[in-house]
Amino acid sequence: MTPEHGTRRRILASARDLIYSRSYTGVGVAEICTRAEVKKGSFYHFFPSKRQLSLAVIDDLQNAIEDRGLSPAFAPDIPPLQRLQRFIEHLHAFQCAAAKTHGHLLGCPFGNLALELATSDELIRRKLAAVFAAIQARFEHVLTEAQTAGEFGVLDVPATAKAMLAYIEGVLLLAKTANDAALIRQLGPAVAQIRILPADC
Amino acid sequence: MTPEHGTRRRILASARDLIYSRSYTGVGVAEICTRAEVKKGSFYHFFPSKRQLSLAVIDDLQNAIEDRGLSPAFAPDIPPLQRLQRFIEHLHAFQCAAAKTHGHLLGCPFGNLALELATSDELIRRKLAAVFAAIQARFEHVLTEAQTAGEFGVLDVPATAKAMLAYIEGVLLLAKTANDAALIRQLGPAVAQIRILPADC
DNA sequence: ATTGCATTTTACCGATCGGTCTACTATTGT
DNA sequence: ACAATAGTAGACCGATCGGTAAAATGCAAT
Repeated sequence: MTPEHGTRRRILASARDLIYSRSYTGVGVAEICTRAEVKKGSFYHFFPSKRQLSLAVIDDLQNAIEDRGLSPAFAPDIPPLQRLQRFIEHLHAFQCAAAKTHGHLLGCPFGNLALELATSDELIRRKLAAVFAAIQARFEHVLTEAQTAGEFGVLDVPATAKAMLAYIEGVLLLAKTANDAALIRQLGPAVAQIRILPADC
Repeated sequence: MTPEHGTRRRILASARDLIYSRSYTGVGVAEICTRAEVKKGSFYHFFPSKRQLSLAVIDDLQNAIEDRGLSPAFAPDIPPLQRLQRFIEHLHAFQCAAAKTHGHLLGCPFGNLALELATSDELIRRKLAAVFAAIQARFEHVLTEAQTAGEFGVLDVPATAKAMLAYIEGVLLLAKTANDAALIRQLGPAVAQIRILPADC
């Protein structure tokens, strides 16, 4: 088929790691190529621009996190509310691992890119908003399941899911700023207490 | 004394606005000078480097927000828990105003810088951590006051304050990503429900 | 063998990056 | 009046930025 010797994949992986561990503007195409062991000409054979690459990186990250992060954590083998706690535990473990290899806590890759680029690049902003919407949907699913199990009364499920996501993003932000993963364990579990009632109260 | 015609102030204000509305790496010294109506030579007369400028910008922002944001919102003219709601309202109003003038929601300037630079610049990271600690102290004050008024039982006050700050940072992150200030009004008020109990339960 | 295409290599582009240097102009204290 | 000093102006630096052009190479089908 396509004889491509994994070059595209290597570029993508290199960009993913570098941008995640630093920032979008803080990483240059040259450095991405060096780490991927690829010449700049090859880079621009597979990606028309650094910006397009970043869009591909976001897709790649979303798939990876969806498959290796969200799906295992939210698997229906335990009651819905316990899945939230498992998610926090996974988050903590992942951030610890990243901190050990990179020397710094890296936080949420989408949150990082969002705060850096949301005002500069409308397309990236929208793409990141879509990623957040997808994660929010996971929380919504857990909430509705818990609700049908009689877990709590009236609830604005989408709003509560959004609030939970916000809380977790905020915890990751503070943890990254403090470079301290313990914050995730300390603050994370409280996510399950968050509730937003319907507006017509 | 110093004849300085407000040059330093103009540089600081220009940098504050530009960096806040875009990012640190996304703004160049040349652009900062242009907006401040200052030549590059003058810039480097007042600031030894772009990095040092950014530290001064953080100080400047902290003072401004402390005086014109936090102090009014947390003033003791109303019961402690109502101050939280007033703070959310102020936040919403401020973000709306910034969104109207800049075309985009800008979020929290400290959160923006933190996620962009925390892994690249240890000094800036620590400074931002200190800013967050100062804001956390405001929440702690409100919480202890509410507690002495018999508002709630046992509570890990510092942890709860940190969790509240995390939640607000997360809400601002999502609001910026969605470019929608309504999120602040929708999710913000739930900050008052957050509680973290002492570890020895 | 030869064509055709995908991939790779290398050299290069103009623009911008943060930062420096020197000369000039005010202003202030004596 | 004069020297010292603070501030301004603007040319200039090497490095790096994202991106381009054109050869050279590998590989597959005819």
